[in-house]
Amino acid sequence: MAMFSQTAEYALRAVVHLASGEEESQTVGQIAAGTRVPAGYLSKVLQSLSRAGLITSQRGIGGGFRLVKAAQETSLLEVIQAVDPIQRIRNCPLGLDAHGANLCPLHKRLDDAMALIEEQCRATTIAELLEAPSPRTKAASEEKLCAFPLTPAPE
Amino acid sequence: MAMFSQTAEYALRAVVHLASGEEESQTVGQIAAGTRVPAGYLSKVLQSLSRAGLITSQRGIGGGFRLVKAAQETSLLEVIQAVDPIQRIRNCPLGLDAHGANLCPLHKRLDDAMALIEEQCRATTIAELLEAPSPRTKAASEEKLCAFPLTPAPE
DNA sequence: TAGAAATCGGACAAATATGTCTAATTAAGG
DNA sequence: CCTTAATTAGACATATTTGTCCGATTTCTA
Repeated sequence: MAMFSQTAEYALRAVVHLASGEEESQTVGQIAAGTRVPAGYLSKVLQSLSRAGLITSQRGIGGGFRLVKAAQETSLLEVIQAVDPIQRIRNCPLGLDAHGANLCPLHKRLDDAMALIEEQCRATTIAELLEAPSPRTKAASEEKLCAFPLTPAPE
Repeated sequence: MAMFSQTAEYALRAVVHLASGEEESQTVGQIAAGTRVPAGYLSKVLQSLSRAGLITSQRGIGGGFRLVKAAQETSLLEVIQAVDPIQRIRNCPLGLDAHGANLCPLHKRLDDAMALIEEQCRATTIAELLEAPSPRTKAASEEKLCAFPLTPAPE
């Protein structure tokens, strides 16, 4: 069970990449190279983000995509909701309307779990993702290791 | 984003149904009717649960499926892992082997979220799901409202 | 105003998840 | 020993997600 869709994963990579880059504006090709997302598909994901108002696009020479808000003001949840919204369980999937808005214990638990995820994602900003890889390493503070400093390609 | 696959949902319904029924052993048809899961597909899901050792099957007249362990001793997680295992993120999906077991901050957060889910599911037993619909209602204690007391069909 | 660089939109293709059906096998009971 | 009721295994069908491609449009620059 993948828990996060490819589409959401790609959208998050793209936004992190945009937030980390020196360049204000980046083309699909640049973002694709920097995040290892298939360019054609990425293009669609970026369009979704654009329609949702998280990024803006500029056609033509010198164009590309850039963030609308600062990385500190954009949450993971916003990105996810823009491309592949988390579906909360609102009423019993079995159709037991016997208990109206009350869920079966099973679906109550499942929905609680989703609420947790939602909350975690709401509480995390893109800016928090621009630091070094892991809290476990101490040598990592030497150099900016993440927000995707990609070597050419793995094959 | 569905967060839990149909397959996992169906497996959980089936196990809850088995745990709640008076009958020890139930056929695919009975479980399908009691959970509103397509019988053909349910059959496969039950086979997965059987291979995983959570339920046993008996062919022929009087046969069917029954739980191996008591409902108090089976967790949501076991059921989910049996049919559609939660995939934790073990190494950076971008292929940044620069930081070995350390994840990018992005994937660290996503994996943390999945760890939360895993923990919730591990801590919840099937037995806990056999009670009345919601903690918010007080009138609900009158009668066993859940573990799926299905009326014929919604259409 | 022409050409180049970019997004936009939609058609199409491939992969995966979900669902259906049927023949084979097993077991109980007359 | 035959019939009936059940799982099992696999082929097939459909739906959804993911990925590719290309022509149309916009925009900058010379």
